[in-house]
Amino acid sequence: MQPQPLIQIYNCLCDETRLRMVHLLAQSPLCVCHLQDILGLTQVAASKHLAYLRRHRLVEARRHEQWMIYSLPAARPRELDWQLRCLQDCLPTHPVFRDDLRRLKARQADCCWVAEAVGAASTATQGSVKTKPIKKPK
Amino acid sequence: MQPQPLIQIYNCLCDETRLRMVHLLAQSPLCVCHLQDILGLTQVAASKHLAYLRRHRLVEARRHEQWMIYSLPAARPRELDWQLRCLQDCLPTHPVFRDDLRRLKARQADCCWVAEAVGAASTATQGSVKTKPIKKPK
DNA sequence: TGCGCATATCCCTATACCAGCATATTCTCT
DNA sequence: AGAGAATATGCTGGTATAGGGATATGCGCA
Repeated sequence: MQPQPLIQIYNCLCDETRLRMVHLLAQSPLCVCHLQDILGLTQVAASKHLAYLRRHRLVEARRHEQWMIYSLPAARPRELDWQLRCLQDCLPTHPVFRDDLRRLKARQADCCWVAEAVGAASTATQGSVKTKPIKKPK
Repeated sequence: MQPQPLIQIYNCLCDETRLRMVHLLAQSPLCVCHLQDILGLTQVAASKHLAYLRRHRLVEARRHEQWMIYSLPAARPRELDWQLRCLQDCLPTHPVFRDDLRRLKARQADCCWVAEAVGAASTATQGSVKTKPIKKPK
């Protein structure tokens, strides 16, 4: 959009929940139910924040069967790349984000994408999806 | 504060006025009246946004006679340095910010700090103030 | 076709913040 | 002490957004 891409990005990331979402999506594409699970959100909260991020072009979504898979866009503006590098450098030391990564890795066994991404250390580029996410964990 | 320094920074910079302020202060310390003038703000708007930035530790203020001089803090957290580098890289192409810099340079003649900073290309470290800012330009 | 799951949207309330107006505060100078 | 300049703070109305409950939509399966 017009009002300075950077400002849009800042508006997205100035909310802790959304920051955590982007941080996780920088590791791996994820479906809504996983984000909801890892971040401990209600379905509504997860969906709304993702809609917000999507509306501002920070994430993309594609449907896979009954699941919506969210991921960082393949082609990113320079502004966003700066932020991703910043997150990479600044967040790992903070407990909240460390724990998020721990929980993400714990899903490896349950979910093909997470396994792919975490295991293969692929940097969240959107590989084609091969199998299904876990059933929504309660 | 606690809630993740990065989030604080994002909250500060997600407002265009504050982003422009930080962008200018990255070039040179400035008094309120100069910021007000360059950005075309009311006195109240300038003061409030500066108070917000100050409350969140993105800027420091010191009094010099009757003027308050705002500047970036000498010791900056890594999070803030990332953003300053990002601004440096992403903003100059955008008209709004280019014009701000133009107006800043135009004040060179009128104001010792601007002259110092812009002229000597000192990077907004807080040198000791030697003379006065211009009388508030109308 | 009908059901269940995953996700999105609508409606409502509470909160944060911006902008402007009026007023208070802090200096400096006389 | 008094005046005036520079800056800060209180109050108010308006807007954006978070969060929750209920409901709607899209898709796969029996």
